[in-house]
Amino acid sequence: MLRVYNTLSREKEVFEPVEEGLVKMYVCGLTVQNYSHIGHIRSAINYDVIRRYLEYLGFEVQYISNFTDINEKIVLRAEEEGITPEELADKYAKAFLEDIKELNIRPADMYLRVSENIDEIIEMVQTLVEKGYAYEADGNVYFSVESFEDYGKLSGRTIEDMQAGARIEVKEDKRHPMDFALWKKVEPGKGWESPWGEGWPGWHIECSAMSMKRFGATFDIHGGGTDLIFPHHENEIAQSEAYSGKKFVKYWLHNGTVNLKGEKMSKSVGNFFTTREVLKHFSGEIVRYFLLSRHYGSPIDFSFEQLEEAETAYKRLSNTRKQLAGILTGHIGNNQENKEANNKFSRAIKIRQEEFEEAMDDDFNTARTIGVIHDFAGDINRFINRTGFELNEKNFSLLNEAEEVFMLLADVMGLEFSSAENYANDSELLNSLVDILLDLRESAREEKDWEKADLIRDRLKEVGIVVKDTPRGPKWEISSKLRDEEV
RNA sequence: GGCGGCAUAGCCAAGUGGUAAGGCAGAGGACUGCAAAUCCUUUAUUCGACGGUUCAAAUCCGUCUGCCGCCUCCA
Repeated sequence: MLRVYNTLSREKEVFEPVEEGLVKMYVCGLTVQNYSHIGHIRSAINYDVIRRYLEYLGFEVQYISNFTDINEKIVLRAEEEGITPEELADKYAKAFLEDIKELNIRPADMYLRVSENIDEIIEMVQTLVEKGYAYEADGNVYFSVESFEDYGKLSGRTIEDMQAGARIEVKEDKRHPMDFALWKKVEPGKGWESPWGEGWPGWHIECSAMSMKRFGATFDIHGGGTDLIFPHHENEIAQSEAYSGKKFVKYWLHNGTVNLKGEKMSKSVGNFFTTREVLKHFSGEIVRYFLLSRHYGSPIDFSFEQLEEAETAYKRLSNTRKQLAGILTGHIGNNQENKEANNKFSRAIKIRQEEFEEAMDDDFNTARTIGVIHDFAGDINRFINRTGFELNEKNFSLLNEAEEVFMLLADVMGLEFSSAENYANDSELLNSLVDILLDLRESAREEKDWEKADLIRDRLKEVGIVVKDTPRGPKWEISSKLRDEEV
């Protein structure tokens, strides 16, 4: 039974979508003004895994996200780069889609753009004005927080609380300092026509208008970073529920921020690493593994040291996968049946899957899940060692089953455990060349010509190819150091 | 100032009433001509401090200390 932590209730609740079997989830995307950074990626990975697990459980999932392509920053940035705001937004939206591909994040079913939903937004603002929840003042339209009784229910604060320490400069034309803009007046020629003159949508209205347009007044999951709880999501609730008179979102999920030396990465502070920068040094799989090794709700401290550690841990799992793949393409022998070991292993396969589900059912606890996968890898490694690489039919079918389950779990995490192979198999030419050299080295070794054998190994190492002698012949791979220098 | 969160081994990190997952680093072993890599084994009488509730607490309550987030654009 899946339970999720709902920010709205501050409790773990049993997950039951509004419509049986169908989950509608909306995740706040980014303002396409620059390349994505690791904080955005954490969010994207998190909801990607949630989506995958919901599907694993048998739900149909409709996953929608957005690109905010209208705001001052985009205009400024476009001027800097000497292109139009549309071109800028396009450029970074495209870049984001490339980034998430590297990280094996499945794209949303739909990315909604503010610029393509202006009519819906205007309609919504208009209705809010008609219903008395919003008012116009000199070409701007504001939502009146005092008109919405539940204002503050998501972030757990009252209007009075917030006012006490408010740091915002109060705009003259607002009736209440906490009122927020639904529609902003802009200079002629820069905005859209509206009943209140030319302008732009306010920041919060887009998500409400676009999500309700696709999903209806109520949907199941709304996700985003904890830094969006207030004011963004609080305001979304206010305007959406005021508009429809219905509950807006059933489960509010929030992922923790990515920190750098203890402080939140953010565009404004400038203390962030772009996804591209990080991917120059580590594969998407490693980054993904690292980000999933903590519970999604907690903040996570980012550093390259931590990524290196993650890479080592990750390799253990990809080795198990590789070993499994290798042995399953081998011959079936007929070594002796060890019933006890077989039964134990058979049970382990089942138990690991159960543990995995238990961890995921507990608010998508991927940190625990990774522990389970490590335990599972240990089970598999031990079992393979016991067989001495000579499989009988029973071993074979058990390992086959193990591989299936292992990859099923890996798939929910979006991990493939195959990046090392990808690097090694990049070029067929490279493969054959290294094979020739290793053949030469093997004959040298047979003749106990260690000097020649070591020379070959050392020279290969110099160019970044690491040779490993295993009981089943020499293996090689491209070292991670070389990968770093290449890029 | 208001609201919220966190504090678990050298490091990272699960665990929210029943006696401390997992990873990294360290130690030992297997394999090897030697390596490297890999695999196996092992590593917290104890959970920021002090009180309290309980047969039983890292887990609940209170006080204190430290760190962080939000209250302004943010994933």
